[in-house]
Amino acid sequence: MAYPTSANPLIYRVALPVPLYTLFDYLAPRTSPPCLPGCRIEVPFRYGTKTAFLVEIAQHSAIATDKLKPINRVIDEHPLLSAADLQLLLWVANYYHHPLGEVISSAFPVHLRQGKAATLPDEKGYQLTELGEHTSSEQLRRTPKQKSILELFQQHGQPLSESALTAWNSQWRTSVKTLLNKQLLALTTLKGVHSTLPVAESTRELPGNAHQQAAVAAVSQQLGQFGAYLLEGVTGSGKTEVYMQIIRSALAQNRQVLVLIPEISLTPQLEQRFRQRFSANIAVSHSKLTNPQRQTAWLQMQQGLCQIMLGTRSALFTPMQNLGLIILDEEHDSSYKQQEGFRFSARDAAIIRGKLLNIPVLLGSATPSLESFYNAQRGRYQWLPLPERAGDALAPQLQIIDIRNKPLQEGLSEALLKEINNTLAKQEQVLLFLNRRGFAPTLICHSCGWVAHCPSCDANLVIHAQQQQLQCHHCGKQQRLLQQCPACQHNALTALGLGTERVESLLEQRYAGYRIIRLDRDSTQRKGSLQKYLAQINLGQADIILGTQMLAKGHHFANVTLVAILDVDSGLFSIDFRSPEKLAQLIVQVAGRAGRAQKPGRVMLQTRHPEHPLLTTLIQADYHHFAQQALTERQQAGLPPYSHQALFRASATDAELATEFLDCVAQLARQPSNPANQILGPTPAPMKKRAGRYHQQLLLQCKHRKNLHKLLDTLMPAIAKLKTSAKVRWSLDVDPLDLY
DNA sequence: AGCACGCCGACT
DNA sequence: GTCGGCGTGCTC
Repeated sequence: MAYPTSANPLIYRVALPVPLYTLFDYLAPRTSPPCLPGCRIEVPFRYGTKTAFLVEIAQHSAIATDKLKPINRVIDEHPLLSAADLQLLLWVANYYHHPLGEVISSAFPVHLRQGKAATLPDEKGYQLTELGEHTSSEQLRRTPKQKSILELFQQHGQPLSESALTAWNSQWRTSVKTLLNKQLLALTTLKGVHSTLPVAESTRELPGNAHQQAAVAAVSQQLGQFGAYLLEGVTGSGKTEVYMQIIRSALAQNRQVLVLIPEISLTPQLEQRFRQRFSANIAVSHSKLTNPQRQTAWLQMQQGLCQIMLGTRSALFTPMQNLGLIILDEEHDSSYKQQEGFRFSARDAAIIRGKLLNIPVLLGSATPSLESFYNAQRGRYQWLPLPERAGDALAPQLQIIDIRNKPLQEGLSEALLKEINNTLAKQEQVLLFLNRRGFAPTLICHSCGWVAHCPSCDANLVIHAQQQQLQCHHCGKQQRLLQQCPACQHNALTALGLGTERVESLLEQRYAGYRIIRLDRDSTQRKGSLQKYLAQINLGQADIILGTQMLAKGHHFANVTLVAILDVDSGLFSIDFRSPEKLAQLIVQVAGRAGRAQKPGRVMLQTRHPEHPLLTTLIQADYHHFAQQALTERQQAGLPPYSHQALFRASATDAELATEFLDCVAQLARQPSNPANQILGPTPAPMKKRAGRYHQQLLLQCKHRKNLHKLLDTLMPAIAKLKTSAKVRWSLDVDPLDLY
């Protein structure tokens, strides 16, 4: 068979896993037909070799031909990424201004990044050769563009014409700019789908209410097209049931389903429910899996051997044969945002994936983020409310305990202690929430005022009484708990403030004979201990449960009828503009842990600010009203979602260097004729010194997203050229969640 | 990011 | 004389 033999060989334009924004051109082998974008290729790079990702095929290169190196070898005969998979990665790389090679690389399991063969383990009975043969014919049928280029070569034995190549490439790689400007920022012009909802016949299995039926029907009937949906379901309203019925519809159409959840601790329960309900093959993907396990799940979805993937954030980029539906549960959860390196939002990228594939994306939460709430109001997302609890369950009652001038025993008021007594007397469980682990946050000398402070951070050391240690919660430093003040030598060291350990010790004295379980990072360090405690609680082998943040997520405790949040005030007055939103979500989520049909839960909030509008709105109305009110405040302040932000962070061991670098960035940012962008800073980070490094930040804010990205487009290459950029650690965070 | 090259201080 | 410090620059 004749393949191109002309003097001008084809160019492979590849992305390499290096922090560089350029693609690299290589000479394609003359002897074989070109492989396809999405294939892995091994290339010589500088003094070694690297696994590269083919992004584009070209006839000409801007680099002189004698400087181009030929590739070493093609790794994948058939691409592991489809055109749509690749487009998604191109989009996120561009939107988050992160180097494409690193983004693509991060989408692959570790062994595949390193160029190993894409094989499933033998014991599963999947052989490479079988798969190869299977996919080669399959793939040609599935993706017409792949077929057309192969045919071209086979039929003509000639190099492709310029126009044929251009047309072909554009199928695979819509110019990133075009994608951003036309297709995706056009999210702003997305038509909201406001339909009256006929009830689908597939809902007959529902014992559920009309809202559940409407939600199922709304999505199920639009399966073949893009739509973003916000399922706002109060706790216990049967969100999961809605998910499962929509999944069933997608499976019935032979489509794969991607279900994203915030945390792995939630997977066992959900996985079990899915396995009971569906005969489909289910792949699970999260960071606690071994590399081979994750690779297996990845390939099973990629090859269409599994129909459902249940995974965390990073599962979003798993390539799929035939994805037909994305569900993202607890969409408000901040763990959907990757907080280091490639800082993407799996929630926002999921919407893009749905748009690229023309499939529905369903976001669910009892406490939607203000961003999603706003998008629903604007009609960009279709709002699907589930206002009723399933069955005849009653909503938990919120109640404030005013603790001004009230005596407290290790943070517990008389009123609360009385409620605890009553609840225990009824043989029901109590859940206490305090978002501070350790015994006490401060060790102070009663004699001279000395405070135990971390030498590497702007933070006090936290007392951990059980381990007899002082710990820094920011850099991890640990030291033995002191008995004597190092400043004045007096034995007058005192624990100041409240942590879960301290409350636990009070409870142990006061409620001797009752079974108390403490759930925080310290008590659940050992593998499986969280699951063990959760099982004990549900078996009624605990009377009082005390814990931190980790109580707020997912677990439901049927026999808990009293929930108390010991200190809401710390969340009421924070410099972070998202703090009220986070506190409201926390209160509602914690409240949702309790109660069941016959035994509604009570939720008590200890505060010194009983008249705070956030609390009164939550108590007299609900989260929905709170969100409405909070959005109005955001609008008045010109804050997101009414403006868009990007945050540059920089740190260095020398405090001046970080500031100097950001000053240069600010100067670059001010020069272009774009007065719409606000440039705020550089300012010290809220915690200036962390782990021995000094942190500074520069905030860019703009009313229109387009202007912000236009600025970033010109800014990023310019920053790379700055001399100072090599001397600091710096990063860009597009749509930052906290300004830390 | 790596990795080599390059141009200045203390060592067998 | 040269071993090695890390500043600078490049990667198709």
